[in-house]
Amino acid sequence: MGRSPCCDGKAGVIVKKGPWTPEEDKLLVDYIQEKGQGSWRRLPKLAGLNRCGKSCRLRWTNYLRPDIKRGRFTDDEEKLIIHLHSLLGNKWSSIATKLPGRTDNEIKNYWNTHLRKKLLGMGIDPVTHRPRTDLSLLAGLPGLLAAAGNFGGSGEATGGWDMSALKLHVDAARFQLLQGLVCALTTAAAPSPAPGMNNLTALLAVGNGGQHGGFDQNMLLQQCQWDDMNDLPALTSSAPTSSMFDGISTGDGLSSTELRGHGGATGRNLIVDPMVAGDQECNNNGCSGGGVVLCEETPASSPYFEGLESLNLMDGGWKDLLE
DNA sequence: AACCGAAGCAACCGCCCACGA
DNA sequence: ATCGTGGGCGGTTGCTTCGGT
Repeated sequence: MGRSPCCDGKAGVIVKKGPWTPEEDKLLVDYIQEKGQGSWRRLPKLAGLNRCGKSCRLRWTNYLRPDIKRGRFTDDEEKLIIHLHSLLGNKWSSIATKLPGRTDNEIKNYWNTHLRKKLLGMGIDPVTHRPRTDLSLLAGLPGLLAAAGNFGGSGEATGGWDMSALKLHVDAARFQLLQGLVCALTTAAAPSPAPGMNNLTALLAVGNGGQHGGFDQNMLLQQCQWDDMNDLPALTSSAPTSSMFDGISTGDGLSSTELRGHGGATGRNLIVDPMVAGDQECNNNGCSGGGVVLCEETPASSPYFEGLESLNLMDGGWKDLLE
C-alpha cells in the first residue's frame, strides 16, 4: 500500500524546493518557538511557508534546532561513531542518539565522506568492520610480509623501497596501507613503538618463534588486543602507521579460531589469506566467515592465492606494480 | 586568473512503520 | 482487519566550496 507524497502539494500549488533562505528559517524558527512542533503537515501553512511539511521537519531537525552542535567531530565522537556503526550498521538515528547535538544526517554524511575512506585506508571493510578481502588492496601483502623476514633493526628493512615513486603508481588506499607497513617495518626496533607496533612485533615474533613450526595463537591474541580502539592511529597524521595490523587483529569479532596458524617451519613469508578462514574455522563458532588466516607458506588451494598468481603479484611481485 | 575535478554537505526522495479511525 | 495519515529513516542527488594545475 503506497501513500501519496507529502510534498506534492495541493493541485496547482507548487511548493518551493532547494536551499532555505534566512527569511524562511526565521519563519520556521519563530513559529516553532511560539507554537511548538505539532503537525508537520499543517505547519507550513500555519507558519506562512511555501514548503512541504517534510522539508520543514528536516530543516528544523538537521539545522535549526537550538541544541545542534556544529563544527568538526572530535576524536572521541569519531571513535564512538565507528564503534557504534560496527554494532548497529547504518542505523544513523540510533547512532545519533548516543552523540548529543549531532543529527543522523550529519553523522551519515561524515561517515560517507570521512570515516568510510579512513577505514578503507586502514584496510578495514567499512561495512563488516573486518579486514578488507579485495585483491586489489591485499595484493601487495605477501611480498611485504615476506620482506618482514629482513627485519632486524638494520635500517635497511625497507629494502630500498622508494615510497615517493610508489605513491605515483598505486591507488591512495593501497599506498596508505603500504606506507603503514613500511613504517612498521622500519620503526619496529624503536624503544617506544608507535601505535599498532605491538601488533606487528607480535606477528613477527609469533611467526619467527617457529620452534613448533606454527603460530602461538594465545600470544598473538594477547598482544593484538585492539583495546576498544584507544590505540587507533589517525590516518591524517603525518606519521604513517601500521594500522593494517590493528585492523587484522581487532577484537571486533575475531576469535582465536579465526586467527589460525598454518604449516611451515621457517617463520618467514608471512601471508594474510582472507579466503581460507571463513568456511573452515569460522563455522565452528557460528561466525559468518570472512576471517583471516595467518599463514607461513602459501596454501596450495586458496582462491586468493590463485588470484594473486594470476596477477603475478606473489613472492614479492608487488614491486611489479611499479612501471 | 581561470579552469577543472574532487570533496563536502544540505536537502530531497521514496519506502517503511506506527497508530488511529 | 483494513485503510489512510503522519512521521521517521536510509539512500541519493546536486549545489557549493576547495585545492591543484
